[in-house]
Amino acid sequence: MNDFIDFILQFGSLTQQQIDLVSRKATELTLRKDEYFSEAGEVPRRVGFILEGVMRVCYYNNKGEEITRYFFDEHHLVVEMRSFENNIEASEYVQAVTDCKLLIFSKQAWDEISRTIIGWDVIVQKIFSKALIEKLERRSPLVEQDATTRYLTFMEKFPHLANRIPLSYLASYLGITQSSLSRIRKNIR
Amino acid sequence: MNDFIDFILQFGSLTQQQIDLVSRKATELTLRKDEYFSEAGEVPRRVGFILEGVMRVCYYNNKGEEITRYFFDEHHLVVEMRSFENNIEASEYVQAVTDCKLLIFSKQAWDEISRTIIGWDVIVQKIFSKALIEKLERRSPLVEQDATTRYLTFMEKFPHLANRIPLSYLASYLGITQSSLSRIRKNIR
DNA sequence: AACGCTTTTTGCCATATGGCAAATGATCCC
DNA sequence: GGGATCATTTGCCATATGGCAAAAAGCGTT
Repeated sequence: MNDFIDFILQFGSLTQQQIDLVSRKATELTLRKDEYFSEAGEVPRRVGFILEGVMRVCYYNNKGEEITRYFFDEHHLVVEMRSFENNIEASEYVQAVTDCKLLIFSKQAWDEISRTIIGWDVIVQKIFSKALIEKLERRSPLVEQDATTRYLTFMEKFPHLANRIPLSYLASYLGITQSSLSRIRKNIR
Repeated sequence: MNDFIDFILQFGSLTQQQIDLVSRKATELTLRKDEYFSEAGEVPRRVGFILEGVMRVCYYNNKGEEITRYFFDEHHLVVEMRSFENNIEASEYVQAVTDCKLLIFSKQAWDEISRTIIGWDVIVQKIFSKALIEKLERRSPLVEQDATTRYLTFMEKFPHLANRIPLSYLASYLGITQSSLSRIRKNIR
């Protein structure tokens, strides 16, 4: 829980009373590897904060291939905010890549926090703006570089993620096939 | 000017007095094709709103190739907001693709509006969140599809842009070479 | 119409990546 | 330990895209 509070306090300040409220509204959730946190086609019902583990956000493209859009690890929020806020169906699903421990807020709890704590929405807004910028910065190199560079860039930026992610997921994230990625790794050695 | 006010009012409401203030702070700027609106390595000094024309946001990758990240046309804001707000150097530059007419706000004017109009920051925040989401949605397909599909998707989504953009810019946006794009177009015919 | 300039297309060949299936390696469970 | 299962690597060949330079097309100016 403290991890989450620390995370929030980076973006704005809260009184002790407000911190207590937020704490009371959170529950813990454990997910086993491969379990889903949210499904495509459903309206997201909760916000998650990763305490332990790695998750990924994916979807199926029009060829029926599963594409990994993002990986998230400890101390990141996982939710498709636009769907969550507007009560619309998500186009992506979120899955545990490793066993995970999450802090979660139901939509109801989240809304109550939002109504009770003046300034909460501004904090959340800041968090999501930052997250959006990071997503863009992660994905932009994927268009602009060749596959080997993409792989190296990923390894450089997220070395701690690499050994927790199956090769097939990483390949789909990098926009190449698993066998190509395997060959790229071979060439680098 | 009315175009800009209409644009703003989509994201929040303003009193007539506030509208007048915003109007007074704006000036017009004409750019000829190929002229720069802002340069990489400089701190952005102004916010632009495109009244007429097409602009592009670019940078040079580590191979020295010029990469087009985005195109913007009428009724879009052009500024690297994070650099603008934090007074840091931009990594991208903004160039007129066609002759352009812009509405611009100096940093000074923008700050004054921000101080004077309660709620302005929230409106701006909304505009930029939306813009970020759109940027992501534009760039994601560029990783996940083959070059022909990327081209077709672009043509479908931005048919009005296509005929105002030189092929070389579009190719760099799509992440392929100009000759490849030319061949793709040939195959489609 | 003729010229110079820029943009786009094309040819030729090199390289990168994909598709598929089999082989190998890793892991888990009994 | 042995076998089932899943993850990764590899071989073989097909296809897509790149690199480079020349040709062709488009465009404005005179």
